Amino acid sequence: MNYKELADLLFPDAKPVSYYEEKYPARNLKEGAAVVRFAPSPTGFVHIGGLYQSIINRKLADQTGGVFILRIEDTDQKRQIENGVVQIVDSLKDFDIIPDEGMTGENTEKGIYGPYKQSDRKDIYQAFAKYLIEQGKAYPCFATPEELEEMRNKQEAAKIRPGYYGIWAKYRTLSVDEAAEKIKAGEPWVVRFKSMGQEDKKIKHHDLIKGNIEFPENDQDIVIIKADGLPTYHFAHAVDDHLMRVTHVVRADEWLSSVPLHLELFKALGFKTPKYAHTASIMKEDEGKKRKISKRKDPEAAVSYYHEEGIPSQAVCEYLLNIANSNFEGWRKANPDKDISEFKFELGKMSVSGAVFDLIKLLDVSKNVISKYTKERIYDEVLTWAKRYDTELEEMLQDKEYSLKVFGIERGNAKPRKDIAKWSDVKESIIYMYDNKFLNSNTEYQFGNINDKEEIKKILTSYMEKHFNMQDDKQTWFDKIKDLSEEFGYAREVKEYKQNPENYKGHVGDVSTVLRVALTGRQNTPDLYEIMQVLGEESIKTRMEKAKK
RNA sequence: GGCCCCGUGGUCAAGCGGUUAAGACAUCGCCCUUUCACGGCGGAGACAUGGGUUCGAUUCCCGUCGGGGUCACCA
Repeated sequence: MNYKELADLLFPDAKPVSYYEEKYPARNLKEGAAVVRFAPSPTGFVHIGGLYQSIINRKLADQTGGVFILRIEDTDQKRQIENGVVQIVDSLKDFDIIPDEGMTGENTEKGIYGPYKQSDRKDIYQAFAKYLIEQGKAYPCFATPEELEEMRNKQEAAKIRPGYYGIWAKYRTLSVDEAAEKIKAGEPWVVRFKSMGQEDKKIKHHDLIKGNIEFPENDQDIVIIKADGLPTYHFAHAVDDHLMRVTHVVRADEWLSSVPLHLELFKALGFKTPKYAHTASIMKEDEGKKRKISKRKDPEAAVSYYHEEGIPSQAVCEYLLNIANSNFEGWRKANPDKDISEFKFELGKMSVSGAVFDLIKLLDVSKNVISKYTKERIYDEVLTWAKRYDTELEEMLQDKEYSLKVFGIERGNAKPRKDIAKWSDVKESIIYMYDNKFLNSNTEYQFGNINDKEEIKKILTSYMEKHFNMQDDKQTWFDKIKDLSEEFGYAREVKEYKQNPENYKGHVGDVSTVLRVALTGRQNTPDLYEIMQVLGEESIKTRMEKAKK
């Protein structure tokens, strides 16, 4: 028996690889176009690192006129979850990332290089495994888990490098006839790659992010087809990225150490190797040490977290883009109104080591992003968020016309307010503007410097009877507050007061504070004049009465 | 432990043999201001460490220390 016959015995139905080579022809793209992919396993939510990869991939494809593929790596059936693919598609969509090709739903896809879900590509992998076996570059292995376990124990005890290689690769040297016998006898098998590498030889690799790296060659006879007939990651990576005509593999740097293996696999299969870009992981500070941000320990590792908190996806993307290319910040400052898509991203500018995720900084980015939104956009976004996460807020926003006025306070001008960093902050910052909330609450008035109850009552009464007029413009309005201040022995100007504090009980700021607290229950608010314009005469009068009680 | 990568203020980071070692966030102070949020100005704060190489090292080389990644029929 020869290799060819052995291969036929193992995979009798597999098509020749030429069939697939023809089915998935080279792409007709312009020179320099990057074909990239994001290839998560559907094990649950999208990780912040996955989003990071996706943003980079999306930009690379956009900038070069290339293609961004979403492929699902579901070859480990033990880790599947319900609707895993939909969750990934939807999460990316939340951040405005739409792949050009690949999965679009749990079982739907677009593109002609599919299937894009690995579990649907079993035949393809087997065809290529068969091809390797035929050439003697792969072989069936009959090692049981117990055997492997024993081997590992021996290696550990002897303090030598663990793994299935060299003299430890027991079934590598099995004759074709012996192997065929075992197969016919029904013994379970996997397919292993027959590595020709030597551990004491070096291999050079140029990574688009990490630069030049030297590794020992791979000499492990890794499993390429598992007992269940599905491929391992390594084999699927080689076959898929070749057949999908991927040009640039952008993936997390935890894969860096398997580059020698991948290179050898591509070579054995006769594939052209793609360019690799290994991105540094996003880290988390934990008790003074850095570690990879983790799904299990860190809620902020899931992109859904940002959605729940109400941090606009644009802010998350800008923050991540800044981690990717730190010159983004400067670009944003110089081009405050441009779309992210105009920023020129460069792989070569990525940091080689992992950045600690900084939520405070993200919030700062977010604050700036939000400050540029129109009141209409803020209203829409807050409402959408509230519908999902805060019914009380949703209810408050029912009066759209009024809410727009609230969001319009100090907004839409040259120096918009920057006091909202996330939608979950909104309720607290505007709740007092709503009569049904404010008037029905037990407001604890803290009037600040002026705290004599009688004095406060007199000030409020005088203001409402003698000065208040809804029609006043801002200047007139404020002049009247100055008049009011003078009337009660407070300085018209803060400066006057500071020069001669003994002449006054306080200054116009103290009086303003009394009005502010009476109307809003707070000492700190946006511009009082604008607030009063929004509240309207009716509400102002009611609030004043409430405050006097 | 083997292999690989990395080490500039609290965090993200410019820097590519000669710099007063940028900038952003955070922090502190002052100014602006009727409060707040902004905005402006300023302060404090860094080249892990020891050896080389060099007229000169944050920058190049080696060691040490520290951090990270990886060593599955998981991806």
